[in-house]
Amino acid sequence: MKLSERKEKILASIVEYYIATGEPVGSKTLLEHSPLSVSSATVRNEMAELSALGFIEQPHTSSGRVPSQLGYRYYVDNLMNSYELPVQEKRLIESRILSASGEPQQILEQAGQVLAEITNCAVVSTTPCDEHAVIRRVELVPIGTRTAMMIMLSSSGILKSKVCKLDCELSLDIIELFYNVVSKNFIGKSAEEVSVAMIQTLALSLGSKSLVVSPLLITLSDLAQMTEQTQLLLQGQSNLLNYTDYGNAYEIMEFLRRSDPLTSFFSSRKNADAPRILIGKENQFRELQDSSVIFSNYSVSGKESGTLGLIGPTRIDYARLIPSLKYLTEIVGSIMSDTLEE
Amino acid sequence: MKLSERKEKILASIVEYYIATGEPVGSKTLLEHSPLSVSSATVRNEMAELSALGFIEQPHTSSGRVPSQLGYRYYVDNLMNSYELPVQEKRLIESRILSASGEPQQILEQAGQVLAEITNCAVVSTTPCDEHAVIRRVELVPIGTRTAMMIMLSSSGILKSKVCKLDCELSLDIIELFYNVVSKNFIGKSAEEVSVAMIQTLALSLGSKSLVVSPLLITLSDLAQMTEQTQLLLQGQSNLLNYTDYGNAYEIMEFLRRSDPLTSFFSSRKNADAPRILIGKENQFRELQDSSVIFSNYSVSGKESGTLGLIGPTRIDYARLIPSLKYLTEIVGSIMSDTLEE
DNA sequence: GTTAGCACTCTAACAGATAGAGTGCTAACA
DNA sequence: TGTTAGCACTCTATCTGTTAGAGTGCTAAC
Repeated sequence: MKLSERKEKILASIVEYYIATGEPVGSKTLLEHSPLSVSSATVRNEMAELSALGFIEQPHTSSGRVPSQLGYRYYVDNLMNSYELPVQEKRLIESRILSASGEPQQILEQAGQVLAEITNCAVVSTTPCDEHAVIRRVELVPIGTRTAMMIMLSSSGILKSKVCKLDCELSLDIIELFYNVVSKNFIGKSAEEVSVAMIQTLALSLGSKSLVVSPLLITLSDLAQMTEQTQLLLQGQSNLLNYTDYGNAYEIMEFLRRSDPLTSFFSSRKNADAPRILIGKENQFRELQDSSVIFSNYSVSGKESGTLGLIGPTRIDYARLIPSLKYLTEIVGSIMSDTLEE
Repeated sequence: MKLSERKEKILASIVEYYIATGEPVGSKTLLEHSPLSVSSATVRNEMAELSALGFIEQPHTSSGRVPSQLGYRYYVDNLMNSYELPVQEKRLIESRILSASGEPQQILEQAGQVLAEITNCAVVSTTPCDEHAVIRRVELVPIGTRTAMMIMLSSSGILKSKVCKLDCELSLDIIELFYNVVSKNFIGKSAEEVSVAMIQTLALSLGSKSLVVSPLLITLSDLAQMTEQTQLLLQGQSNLLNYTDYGNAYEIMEFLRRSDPLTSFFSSRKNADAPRILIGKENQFRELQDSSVIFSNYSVSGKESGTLGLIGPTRIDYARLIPSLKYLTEIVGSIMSDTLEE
């Protein structure tokens, strides 16, 4: 549906005023803040029509208007003037992210912190998940006589480690045997290929040494699992407390903590180059019905890998946040790609 | 100061009732909940004296009494009956923590999550900091032709990694040279000994190869710094929102996020085997004046290494939380020690 | 030293009353 | 036909009493 130019102007004003102040807007207040060269009565008439069309709502009969979910949607799709980040700020952000250690997790952590600061929203992000990632290297570092730390590095740059306890002493030939088994059977394989069945048949084939090497192989398989699993990072939750009249902050924070639903939601929303915006009930989660979710995928070496997302009340500053999020996903992707480039 | 037996009984009842309900206690209500075989008038007289002594307070003239900071202190020091965790629950906790990867960070994360669940408080913890820790192993894993990931493992079990970018190709002899330099100059050294000056003189001594190896050495020094640095973990913040009438949750969460003050606070409070309790203004932080802080150190291989702490309103269930925290620090310490045992 | 009784105080909860912001409708106007 | 001024109306937030109830401190008797 296409609104008249004047209606669009009025709708945009209502949305922007309400985003800025959090107060419902009346016809008179609206005229004060965005001159329209018509009287308040005319504005009232237009507003009544916008109400009838479902773009704005009244919290109660004699109050000003507030954008409805539909109103925000129309605004975002048709009326919004994106506000680009100034170059100066972009530089600042870039340098902060580059100060991270270069590991994907750390890069995301830095990026998330920056995002939380500049957007005043809760930030969720997922670690890169590359279906084609393979095991690149496995290291076994003895710690005690019967304990060792195993470290796994995947081709997507993910580093995981786990301590492994053995039933007997870790001798040099065991270590050598292990490295042989690893380079023959695991290096270059994807995490999915490391199945329990595979570990078992492998253990059997080792005969008498099987007992000693088995714990190591199990740890290896655990690590493969961990490498493959997408992790959800959560930052800036306390920002949500800044908004009065914004649902039950506790409920939202608890929902975010139970990260599973969001992780699978993000994983299933690939193939979106531009930021995607879900306003209010447009998302499927009961706990987020009063929230807007903006998320965007970052790509590592040309492949979409993970997601950065913002969660806040429906009255967030879309015009500012969307470009910010877009910039952050671009920079995260490019820094991660840089690290991995051959 | 020693109170009469009856006063102690009354004070204990007030504290326990208020902790349980959050409501100020009057003389009559108190009698209903803990039979004392005296009349409410007598209780009132005793309460008046307790008020005069500063152990209890009245929010307003005609309301019930609430324990003062002094009252809580007396209760904790003299009246409290500790409630031990049932063995069953201890088992459950232990198994959950053992499911972690064995790395200190992960163990702490698991333990913190458990603590947050059973205490309904915010949980802070610091990663182990062992002044005598030395660099145990350094690994260099090539990722691209000009990038490599460096991994450092300390004798205290801390694992850190960082991506290193080089100006030229990473040849095999460079790698060999690097490993030689590392085993000769860094293995067995403490992080403090890895100074900028040391790196510089070392680089100079390498002559023409210096240019290539320098970036690696700088990364190495960065890693040493990271290994040495104590990190603060933060969990269960949203628990603080459960308490109505408990200061400004936002302010407290923001304070916790700016982790520096707490980190240095904990580091300076070593040498305390039992949990330490700071009630209300007993702690130095303006933001935590309405909170109680309970913290306890965990020991790895007999040496105090890090801290687990609880933060909640002054009316938390000391009798239950203190033993829980104590148990958690013991188990964290023993699991970490297990991992490192020679 | 303990207790019953009483006057007193303060709060939370409820009920009007009022000001103000905003609306929709109508009639007049360009 | 679109625009505007004017007006009656509505609803909320705020303030002001009022009241019930919980709790106190004090006094006098036991």
